[in-house]
Amino acid sequence: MPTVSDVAARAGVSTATVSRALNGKPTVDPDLAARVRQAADELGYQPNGPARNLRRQEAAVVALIISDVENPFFTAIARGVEDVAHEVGYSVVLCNSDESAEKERRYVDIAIQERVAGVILSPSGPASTVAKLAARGTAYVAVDRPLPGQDSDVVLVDTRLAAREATAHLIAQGYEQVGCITGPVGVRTADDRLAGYRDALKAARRRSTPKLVRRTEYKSAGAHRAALDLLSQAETPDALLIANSAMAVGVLQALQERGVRAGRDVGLVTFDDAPWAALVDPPLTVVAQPAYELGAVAARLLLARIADPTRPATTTTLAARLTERASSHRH
Amino acid sequence: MPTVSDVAARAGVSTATVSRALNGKPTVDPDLAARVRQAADELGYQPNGPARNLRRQEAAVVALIISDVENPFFTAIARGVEDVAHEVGYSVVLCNSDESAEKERRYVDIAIQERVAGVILSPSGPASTVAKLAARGTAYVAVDRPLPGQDSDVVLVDTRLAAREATAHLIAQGYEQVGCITGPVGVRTADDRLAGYRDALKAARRRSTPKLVRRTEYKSAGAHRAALDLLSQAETPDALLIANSAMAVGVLQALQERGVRAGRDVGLVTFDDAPWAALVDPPLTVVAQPAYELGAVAARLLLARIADPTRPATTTTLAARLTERASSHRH
DNA sequence: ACCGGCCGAGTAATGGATTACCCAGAGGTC
DNA sequence: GACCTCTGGGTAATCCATTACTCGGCCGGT
Repeated sequence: MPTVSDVAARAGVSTATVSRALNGKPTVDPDLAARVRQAADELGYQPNGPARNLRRQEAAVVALIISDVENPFFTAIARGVEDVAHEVGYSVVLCNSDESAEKERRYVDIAIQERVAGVILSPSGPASTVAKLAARGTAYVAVDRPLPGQDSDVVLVDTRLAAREATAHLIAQGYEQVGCITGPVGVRTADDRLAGYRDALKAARRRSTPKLVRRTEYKSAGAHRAALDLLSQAETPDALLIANSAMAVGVLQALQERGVRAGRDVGLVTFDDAPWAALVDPPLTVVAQPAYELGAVAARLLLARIADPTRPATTTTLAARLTERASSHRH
Repeated sequence: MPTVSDVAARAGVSTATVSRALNGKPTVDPDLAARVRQAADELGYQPNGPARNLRRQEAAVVALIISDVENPFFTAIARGVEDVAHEVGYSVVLCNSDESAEKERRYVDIAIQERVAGVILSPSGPASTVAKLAARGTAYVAVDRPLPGQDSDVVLVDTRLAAREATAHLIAQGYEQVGCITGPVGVRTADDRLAGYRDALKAARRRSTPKLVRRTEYKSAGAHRAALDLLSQAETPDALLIANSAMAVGVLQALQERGVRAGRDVGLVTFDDAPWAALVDPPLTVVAQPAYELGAVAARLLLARIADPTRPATTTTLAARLTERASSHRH
């Protein structure tokens, strides 16, 4: 594996000049720079990243820690982050915390150890995990979920309001017993969606009852169980607000198994405009979240903070949009 | 940011002992080791990754370069790779080449520069991209798509056979004009699926005609255009083999727009058992690929190659399974 | 009591790129 | 012609963890 010294020898200059030439420093004679580049090409020289990062005390890499790679919402965020980061020469490495506080902690440690320039994460664990980042002075931005008690940049969706509007829409359509299936206690988006649901009930002077609410992991299987459970009660819901698209899959399966017709017997609104949402029977009314935008904004904030660590922390809240389709229209 | 020296000073030992203690080397007195660990904790010491990697000449990281993060098939592969790699203490960083040879080359360069222990990739670009890896002696494994001319470990799905069986199934169901929408020329899985489709036509003594075949990017939009195009011909297909689930979305949209009833007017089989495939109307017959397994096997091969670089290259081919649902059953 | 061997721990070399610092020489000024 | 300035480029220090090499001291054997 060739090193700067090899390139220097071949080009007949010093290692300092090689480094300066390859990094585009202006204080190098163009002829020499050309000779250096040619020598580097001929040798197939690739700089040693660890050596460079050791010296520079920072890598041109941002880590993106998301809570579920299999959730299209998070992969869309990843696209947004990537596009912005690449524009300015940063690489993005994607880490999947899988909703586990333990894995999240592990990836944060790795990010610190590797001296990445910054971290964007959708927190799965306690705020204390990122306290380490703050302590080290590593720039970070929270996306989708806030970090209570941490004074950091945050990019959120106004999910409580969206949940409220979605629920109000169901009520306006004439559904009487609107239920809600949301994510685990303590996951902020799940709490907020539930709160928005309750807001809407209250505004419509309906009583909210735990009998119509289920909380479970943000996955298909959990929602499937929850839906079966709801359907086996005496008092079954005639409409459901579902907190993400993976859960919608589980709910639709459950309805199918029980012979309950979605949209007719049970109105549905689900978070996330999955590409297939308009294709199921009936087409799903969804709360479309600006996931790509979320990632892009988070990346821009991170870059700004890397450039100026003393910047005051900001909170950006993007709006979600209700897309009405047949699953929430009473026949 | 504390270093080994700081820890050494606090524990009253040498840096060598600190390093040995923290890396669990057996030649350290247990009392000393405990003192070192305590000192490290108290200081919040995190080893400097670049320094460690520089010295070790390798990072305990494997890079996974996939062609599309938004495709569930690839994220399932990622899960498989992660689970296996984490078991043995390796971290996985995910890179999204987005089907671009250019981005793929860039990520391969980064992987080399960062001296990762190995690379797993679903090649989007020419085989020459990975030649660099071979030249440097970095271990790598191709997944989903082979690298022509490269003598490397490969993990594939027998996609040609699967396409043949799927097409044969459509023919057996009585469809007369079976068409095929597949990925771009030169992408091996796309070529193979087309070849399998032709194999089946030939076996059934049918003529295959370009009029029933469309090739486009492996995405929803491309397939949407292709389907509209097929439907506007004089001779329209009465069944379609679709090469992945994103494309299926585009096709289903096109059918909806044209008022063509999926499953009734046009039989459908699509690759990839997306979670929603059973929920659309009619439920989709799919070719289920063992994506998670693909990733897990690739990771195991990579680890084996890291451990023994002289290992002969192997090719593993996994079988796909046809899951029949209503979209391919003639009424 | 003496010696070889072994164990645990310290000293210092090592990895490779960057960059602070320094110097030679070109060009300009009085 | 002496002196100063400026610029391009070289020398060597630096980043920090790991590990080859070395050494003191303890144990057992004779």
